[in-house]
Amino acid sequence: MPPNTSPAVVLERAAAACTARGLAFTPIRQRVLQLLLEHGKGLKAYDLLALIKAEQPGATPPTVYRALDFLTEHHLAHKIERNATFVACTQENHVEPSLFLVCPKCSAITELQDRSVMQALCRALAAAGHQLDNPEVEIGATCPNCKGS
Amino acid sequence: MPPNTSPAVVLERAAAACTARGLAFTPIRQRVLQLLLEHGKGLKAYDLLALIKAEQPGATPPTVYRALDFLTEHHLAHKIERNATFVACTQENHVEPSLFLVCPKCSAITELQDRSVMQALCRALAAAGHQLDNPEVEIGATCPNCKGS
DNA sequence: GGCATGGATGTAATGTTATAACATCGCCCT
DNA sequence: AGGGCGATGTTATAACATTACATCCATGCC
Ligand SMILES: [Zn+2]
Ligand SMILES: [Zn+2]
Ligand SMILES: [Zn+2]
Ligand SMILES: [Zn+2]
Repeated sequence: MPPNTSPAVVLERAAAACTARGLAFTPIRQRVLQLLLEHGKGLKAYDLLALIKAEQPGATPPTVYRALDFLTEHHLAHKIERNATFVACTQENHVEPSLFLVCPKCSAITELQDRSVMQALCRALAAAGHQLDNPEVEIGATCPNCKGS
Repeated sequence: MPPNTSPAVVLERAAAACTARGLAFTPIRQRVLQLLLEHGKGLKAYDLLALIKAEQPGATPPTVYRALDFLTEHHLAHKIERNATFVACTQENHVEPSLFLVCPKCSAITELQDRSVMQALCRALAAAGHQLDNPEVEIGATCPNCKGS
């Protein structure tokens, strides 16, 4: 895992990925991803909206939800369901299933890929007659910073 | 696992558990759990509210949210975050972490306990410096019924 | 050029999910 | 009787998300 990849680099990669796939990486989408990256911790849609509004007073909920739809659809960002926040994807090229560790104390989010967990998971699912579908799994897990307290 | 334990039995067990723990299993709480059990598939808070309202016209959102808070707090029901539904707990005595398999097609929910998955999970978390906190893990997984389609 | 096409955005309204705040009731205890 | 306290009633509002339709603009085709 690249430790602390800078926002600028991730943005570059995202732009490249969009070009490669024939997707329009428009200013709004870019800006939303950038805000997510700069923030680091995951943002609520309406916080994002407030930030966008500061630069673009006409922005409304659809403005930001559309950008978020685009980003999540193409795995450039992810939605954390349990607290309705959005976070930039930290994987170089997100195709495999990810675990999202969500700290209940500080809401920090860590994206993690772990083969052995996914294997165990798939085995258990198969035993129950199910089949893994959504590659995004949220886990409540206290982060290193909050572990002591 | 008890196959298809009847609502009545689960209600009995819930009542007993509350008595044992000195908790008030009031009519509203009972009724909400019963509705969840009868429905089987998980209900939205406002659907539940509509059902309650039919018998008790004065019911309002807090009426049902309070009952749900109680039930989830004491593990008699669970909230499925990804689609904001609530489901009755199917475990005889829910203390260990559970996996919740949520079918993306039909929204059916299966509660599953699996030691090996949880072990793999805890190991991966520990390696990342985290610590499992929330014992409830949602997984998107196509259910046996929907697997063919 | 004229003009259909389709994706992206603007705009207004609304739908859905959840909580805050405060009043009241009923029960247990003294 | 009076106090404490958990449960409930009641009103309002906060927070999260979508629908629906108008407009714009780049692209490709006649
Ligand atoms: Zn990712
Ligand atoms: Zn933390
Ligand atoms: Zn359970
Ligand atoms: Zn299904």
